[in-house]
Amino acid sequence: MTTPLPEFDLAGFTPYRLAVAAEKTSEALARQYRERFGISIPEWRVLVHLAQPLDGRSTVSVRDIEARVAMEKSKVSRAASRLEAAGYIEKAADAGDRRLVRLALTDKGHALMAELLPLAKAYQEELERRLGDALADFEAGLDRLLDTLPPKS
Amino acid sequence: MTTPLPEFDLAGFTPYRLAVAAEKTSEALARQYRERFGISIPEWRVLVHLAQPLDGRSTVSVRDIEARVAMEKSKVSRAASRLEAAGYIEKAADAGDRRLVRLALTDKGHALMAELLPLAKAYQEELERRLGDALADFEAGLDRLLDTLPPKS
DNA sequence: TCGTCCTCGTTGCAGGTGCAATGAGGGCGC
DNA sequence: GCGCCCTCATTGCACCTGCAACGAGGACGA
Repeated sequence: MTTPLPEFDLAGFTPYRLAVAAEKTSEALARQYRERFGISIPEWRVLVHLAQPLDGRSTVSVRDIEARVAMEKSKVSRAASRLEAAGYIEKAADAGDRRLVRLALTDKGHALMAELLPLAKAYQEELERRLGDALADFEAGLDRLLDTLPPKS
Repeated sequence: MTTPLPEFDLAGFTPYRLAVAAEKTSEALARQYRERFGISIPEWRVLVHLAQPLDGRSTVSVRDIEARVAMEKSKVSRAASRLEAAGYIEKAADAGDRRLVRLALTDKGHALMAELLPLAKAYQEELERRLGDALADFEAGLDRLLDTLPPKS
């Protein structure tokens, strides 16, 4: 009645393992900034990019972020709207190209990041400690997976 | 005006890297079974567990799956409902404990898995090929991250 | 200047998600 | 048998998400 059906162990399936590891490692930090500041992961990603002293200019458009972060533009757009509503960032039409919306941290957003970034750095260090001597090879493997796949249109 | 603000590179942040890698590796496979069979990732996970010749018994409850897969029970429940509607699985009250819902593959579901599992195995092999000699260390690192964090209530 | 085509960002929609609440049922002491 | 408390699974709700469609604006040639 029941034909064989090949054996398959989900716990050994790399995409699944990555998904679980990503969820677990993200959640630990995400919970902190969710509970303390009401910030979600998409919002966090946007904030990080606004906190960086980008190449030349000091503001960033939605498209800039979309390109650098693995997020759809609608996701970026909505995260930005929430951040604006919360007073962490400001939107402004670009003077040169009025299709662009330039995003910038407000003072409040700046203060927020002054708190969040150290938390994130500390967490990264904790993860590295946890990986111990497997760190280098692990990150190298992650690089291979990330390099091969992101054709990035 | 603008206070320092520590430097932070999202691209080097492990939780972020994991999230992107997980998304990319999952999507490649997920697209296949989504387009060809209309199956989503949560549904796929449920199916995999039903395809396994579980310890003793041949059927599984929602709770069994919830424990083995990193998914909430509501997510499992809804995935199961969709699979039932699609005719891939059947639900039945457990004779002994009537609170339990026993899930089992239908013939159609069985046939589906006979197609899906080889695809997944081939994909896993492709990933392993891609990782090359970094494979063992990579998986070891993943193990460390997975071991340390899942307190699993 | 006008038309055409492209890009940027937002939004409508249908559907998925987490969380808390719910209801059905079981276990156990009295 | 009856309460009480626990477990299983489902569901209501508010929210988030991807995708496609949209409007506004820019680039460029005729």
